Amino acid sequence: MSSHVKKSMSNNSKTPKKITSPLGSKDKRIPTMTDVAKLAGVSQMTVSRVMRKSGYLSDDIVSRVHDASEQLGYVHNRLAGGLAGADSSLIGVVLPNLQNRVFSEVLSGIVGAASDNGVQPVFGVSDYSQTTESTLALDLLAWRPQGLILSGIEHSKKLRETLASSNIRIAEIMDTDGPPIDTCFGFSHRLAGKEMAIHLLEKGYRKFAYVGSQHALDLRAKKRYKSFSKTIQAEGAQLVTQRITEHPSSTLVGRECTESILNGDDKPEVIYYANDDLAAGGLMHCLAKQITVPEQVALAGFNGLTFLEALPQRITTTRTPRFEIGTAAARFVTGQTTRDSKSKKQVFDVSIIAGETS
Amino acid sequence: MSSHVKKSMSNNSKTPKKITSPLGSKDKRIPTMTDVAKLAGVSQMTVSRVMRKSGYLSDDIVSRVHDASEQLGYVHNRLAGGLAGADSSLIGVVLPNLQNRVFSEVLSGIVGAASDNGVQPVFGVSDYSQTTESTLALDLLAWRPQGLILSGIEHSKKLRETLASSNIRIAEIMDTDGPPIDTCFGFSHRLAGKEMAIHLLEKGYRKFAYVGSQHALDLRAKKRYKSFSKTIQAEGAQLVTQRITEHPSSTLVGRECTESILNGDDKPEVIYYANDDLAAGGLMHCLAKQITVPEQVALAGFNGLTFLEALPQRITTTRTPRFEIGTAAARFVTGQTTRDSKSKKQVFDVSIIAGETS
DNA sequence: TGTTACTATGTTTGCGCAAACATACTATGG
DNA sequence: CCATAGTATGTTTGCGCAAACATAGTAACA
Repeated sequence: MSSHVKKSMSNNSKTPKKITSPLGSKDKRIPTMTDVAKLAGVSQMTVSRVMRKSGYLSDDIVSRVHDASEQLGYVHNRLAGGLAGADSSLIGVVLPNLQNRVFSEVLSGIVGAASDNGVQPVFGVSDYSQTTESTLALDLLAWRPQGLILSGIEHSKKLRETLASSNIRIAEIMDTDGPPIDTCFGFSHRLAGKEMAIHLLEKGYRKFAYVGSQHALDLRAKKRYKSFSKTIQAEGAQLVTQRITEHPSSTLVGRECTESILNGDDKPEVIYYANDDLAAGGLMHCLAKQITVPEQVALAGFNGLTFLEALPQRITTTRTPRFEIGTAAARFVTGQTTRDSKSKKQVFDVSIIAGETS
Repeated sequence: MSSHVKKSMSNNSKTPKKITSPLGSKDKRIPTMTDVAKLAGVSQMTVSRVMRKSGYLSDDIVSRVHDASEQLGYVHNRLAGGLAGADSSLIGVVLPNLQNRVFSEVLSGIVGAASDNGVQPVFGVSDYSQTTESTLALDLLAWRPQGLILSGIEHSKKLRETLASSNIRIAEIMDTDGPPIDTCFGFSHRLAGKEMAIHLLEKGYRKFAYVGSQHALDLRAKKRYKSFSKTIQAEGAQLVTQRITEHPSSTLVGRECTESILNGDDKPEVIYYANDDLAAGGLMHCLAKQITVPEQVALAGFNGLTFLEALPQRITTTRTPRFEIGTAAARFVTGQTTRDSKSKKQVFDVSIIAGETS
């Protein structure tokens, strides 16, 4: 009839709350602003002001409070502060993945911009699952963050609705192909796919192959793929073969898919990879098998990751501003930049890097 | 005479708090547990129990509360919960860097283990600065986290002292060469450097070179370097040359340093790199310049990053369990595992991967 | 049938802080 | 010399929740 859940144990304090010596002994009470205030001979409110550097403060008071605080080992309690005040100085961040360099660079940008503003990110990883993303994002809301950063513009209905009516700033990043909840920061993957198609068509290639991974999950790669193949077909060229695995992308997967394609019957003139990791794997395969690039087969990746610079040949790819997108999104949700009244989309430039593999 | 700081503006509520309709309209009051309780016809405390799945609850009540909560768009306020209760269900994480794959893998492990436990990580990046680390970690304490995860065992004196007397769990990760504040999870870099030295000595190499980066900051790389060079010297071999840049490590830097060494006078038989990125750069240089590896020069890296698997030659390296360390540390600070009364060090195995480059 | 143990709820209270609103003091100018 | 603006502090109050402590109903058993 009823759910049973473990009862929480009662605590074991022997004496009902007793103010003990400030430091050193165990079982000590954690000092509060009031303790600091008493020691410094000021009011609790003054301590609060000193901690937050807000309002008018004489130098004398400031140093007295700092001394007292130091002496007691006082640590500001932001939970209480957030409850009493309005702001929590937290932002929520949900990314699909961290293994992928792209997202750790984005996160780098976010963390950098946030900490410039004294704001800390609380963090979740969705593993490309909309359900997980939704759960995480909703959980993060419980911390009353100033804002939330999500990846992509596809989210569960419930999440979209909750966030839309939440009053906090929402930044959706890495994609602008669709309507954002609040403001999105990124670029058009459709355009990026199309541009690479045009670039390769202009080079004279007509027989294409595609290598991708996690297509069911990585909707942005899928968008590039679709507009890429549409564009080449519109020009009378064709996708002779493709390999799309459900594994997470990696150099190794790229290498294996490339080998499979080049051992197959439908030999392409050029392979378009969903990202640079896969493309680098392709190049490694060609190097190992003495296949000359781009003469025997040309290669193109996506993202412009810096490790490409060290490869024996520069891979043709699309440069994307990942760090900058992270920075802009964090600035936005922390209120360092204002909401653009005209546009809900902040579109960043992407550009083809014409490398030596095409 | 005195510090002036901008006064905060007063708010602009026209009517003194008025309960408006639950959803849809702007300027609405954010619903609280009491609102949910009224709608569900129960007490606030019962709502609290439902939210936290704690205590005894009848199925009827649970669904009524859920319905009411849904209807109002209620979002649990963890700030208040953390203040009233004991636990904050947050952990603090400070890492030196995110660009480095090593730390994003560690973070992956942390995030995974933490979210298994319903705990969210709050996050900071120290950029390898002890001062920044200290500031960040102390700031994170303001959120009353269950625990804190830091990198390495070298920290500012103040941070060590504060944390030691803080009662919360502290995990120091990636290094066990020294006394931890609480418990450390990692491996001995001294041993790792020594083992690679022995491995290479056994292969017969006698003339060594070293390539490193950010030596002043990356104390763990420095430890490997020191014990590596000590070990080879003890065997009568020598470090004929080295390149240590202050740049962050990257494949490109590795490539450049390798070129510089191989163009120099003191030609080594083998180059030991501070990490795999640098080593991969070295291999790239050799590939590009048709230098045969390991005949003309042997190479060894550190970490065992997965992207090595796709390179034309498997690089000799030391495999380190980064993800596992992150997982173990997160489990520890979230209380999923207990503090080991015997040992303050959880030492993980590292193992030499004998590749094709040595 | 009463006693006990369990199950399921409610009531009171205070966590630590910052907003809002005083208050008091100091310079400045007419 | 007083009004005024600016500067520097203090007092009261309540944010939203969960611990602690009731209380009341129900089942189990002698």
